Amino acid sequence: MKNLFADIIIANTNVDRPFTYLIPINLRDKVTRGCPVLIEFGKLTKKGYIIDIKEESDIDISKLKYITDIEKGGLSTDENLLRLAIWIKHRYGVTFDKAIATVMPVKSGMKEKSNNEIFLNGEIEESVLDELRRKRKTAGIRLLEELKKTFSLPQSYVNKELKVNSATIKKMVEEGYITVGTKKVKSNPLLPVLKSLGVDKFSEIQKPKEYILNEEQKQVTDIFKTDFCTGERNTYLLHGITGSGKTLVFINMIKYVISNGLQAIVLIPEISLTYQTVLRMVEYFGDRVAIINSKLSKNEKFYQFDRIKKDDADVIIGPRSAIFAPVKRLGLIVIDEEHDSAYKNESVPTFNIRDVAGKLAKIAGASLILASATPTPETYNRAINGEIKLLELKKRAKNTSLPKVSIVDMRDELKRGNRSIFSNKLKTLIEDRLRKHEQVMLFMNRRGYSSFVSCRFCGEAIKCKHCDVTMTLHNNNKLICHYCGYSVDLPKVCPSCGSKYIANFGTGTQKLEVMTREVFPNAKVLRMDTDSVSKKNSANDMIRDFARGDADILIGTQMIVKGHDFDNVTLVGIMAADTSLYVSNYNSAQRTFELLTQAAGRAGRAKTGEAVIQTYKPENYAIAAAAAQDYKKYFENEMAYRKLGGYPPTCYMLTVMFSSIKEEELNKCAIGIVGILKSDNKFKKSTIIGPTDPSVVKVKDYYRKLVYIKNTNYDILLDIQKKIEEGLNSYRNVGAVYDFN
DNA sequence: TTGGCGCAACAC
DNA sequence: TGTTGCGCCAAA
Repeated sequence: MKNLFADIIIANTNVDRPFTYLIPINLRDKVTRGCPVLIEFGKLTKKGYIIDIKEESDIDISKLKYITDIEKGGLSTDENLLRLAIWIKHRYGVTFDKAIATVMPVKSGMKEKSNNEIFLNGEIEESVLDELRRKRKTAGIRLLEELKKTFSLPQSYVNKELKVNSATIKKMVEEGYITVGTKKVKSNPLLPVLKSLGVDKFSEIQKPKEYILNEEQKQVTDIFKTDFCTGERNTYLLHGITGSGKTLVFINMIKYVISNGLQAIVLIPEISLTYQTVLRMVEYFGDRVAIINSKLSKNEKFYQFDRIKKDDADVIIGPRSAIFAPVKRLGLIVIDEEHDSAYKNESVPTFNIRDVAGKLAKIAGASLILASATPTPETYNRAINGEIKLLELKKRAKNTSLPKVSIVDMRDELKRGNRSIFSNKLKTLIEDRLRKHEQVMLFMNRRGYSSFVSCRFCGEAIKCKHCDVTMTLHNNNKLICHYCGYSVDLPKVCPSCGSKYIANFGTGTQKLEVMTREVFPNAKVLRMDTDSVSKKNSANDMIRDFARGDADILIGTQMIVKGHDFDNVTLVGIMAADTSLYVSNYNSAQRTFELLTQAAGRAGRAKTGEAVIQTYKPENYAIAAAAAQDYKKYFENEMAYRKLGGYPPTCYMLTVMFSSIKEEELNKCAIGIVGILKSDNKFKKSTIIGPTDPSVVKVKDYYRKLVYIKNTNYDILLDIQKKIEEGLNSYRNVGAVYDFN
């Protein structure tokens, strides 16, 4: 018989290349690509993953060892995910081991969920019972009489409730009255998920509903269906204004995909995986839904993955990691709220799930839908270039109009002597809603909270001379630019207008709550932010309380603007719209536009509503466009800014974070490596910025330095990464992590 | 990543 | 001349 060889990646090592092993005869028909195995590696027994199986090998056969065994209880990846892992390795410059670990977020878990069950062997005659009574076998009688009623009973019940011990059971089995078997416990697959969201009763879930699409929604859905049935697999941007019913549209697309015998993965930002969303999906798809969420225990996650593997689900819903669910017949991936920053993986490899999903869709031959009211400039740009298909929803579903949005210039309020956190306009409108018994949401933008300095008089934030990026305030009262390292002392007066009303910006939600209670003493106020929802389920409780009308005003951060529809909310106040503008990052305007648009969109879901944006910077394009609810206008400005600054999507950007316990060696290394890169002719066309300080210089005793590298050619960035890795060999104590954008 | 080997410094 | 420590390399 010919030999079979397997190329294997060794787990938990830094050895980033495959090793060839022989496949023993008894494992031949058991091993597959992606299968976890145990092997002897040097003197160690290690776990590895088969990435290839072949009939020939260049390596001298006498050097090869046999695979020891298949890892018991391990989930193997399928062919698609393995190919995705290989792509991730190359695209993000990580080790094979790490790439495979990435596509296997759930590795192993619980044992088979089955309990012992005791069965009655046919009918029991009264004479048999009499015989037993004569022998005074009371325990046996108790058991048989109970079994006569139900035919089978779980052993745990028999032991604990009937107080029949296992010796008696054993005897009864020997005498042929009963059999002990196992019964698969058919627990409801969604119960653990619902529990994690704070619901115990499954009964709250209703029968699947039919929702009728409006004309516009139908048109958009039909485009997708036509493509899909002709075998065309595309990437689509589903761009719909807030309240246009994007969810309904993609649910119908999913239904269509399922009716074609295929499956769908729906990604949502973790924060919007609420009880409401889950209910909604279950309403449509019944228990053919698998739900992953971070609150599930390891076992519960495994259970969901296992269900998917056993083809027990058609729709998989979850955050980022749900993309790696082991589906067999993937037809569609949906990324809801495509713009959300939660889609960026924060640990290495720092991919954006959009890109990974795009690749997986190609590999698996599936379509991809990116849904958002405020798509990222990257995605919208692709739609405009015709790289992906644009599907637009321009009308609100419930026939309500978009909220009327007005901007209040807080500089004017200050000039008129109003130092309150509420502008006159917002105050008047809140009073009006309180009178009408309608509800109000106050959104406090806390992104970038208190880290920058701006002028309360002219609205200007202090920016770096060289970078057009807001400078960050450090404890030593210095302002530092995190892009180039330029630093100045905190000025006493505004550099633009000379006003002394210059301050560390930002007011917290607690302060807002106190002030709200002061100004509106008769209103019932509810505050929702990370502090007040520390308890596991109080977020859901609060949302339900507010939806029920238990409070008049809901105060909160990002949390309250995502995915919750409150029909009685007719006014949204946006406090401190500017804060997120001044995060020193090239996408701060994008974040601001997103947040404001989403927040304003919360108003008037059922009735016509109104939103008030309070800002010190009404002329900023992100704020102005959000107020005008004009995505295109925002997009054009944003692209102009990105082009000017040379930021994505006009080029690719690699952010390298060097870190070391030893500050001096770190500095030497960062400067040294930047020097090597700058003097290399191959990298002449790259823009190299830094080394500079990150917003937090020291984390867990490690000092950090940042270097930014920009190039229109992605491969050059990968070459640069290799070069940096080489360079790092001379600095033992310095490590680097890479973030590609 | 772990383990083994060789080399050099150091102790005896 | 034996012992220890560090750096480097191989692992199938």
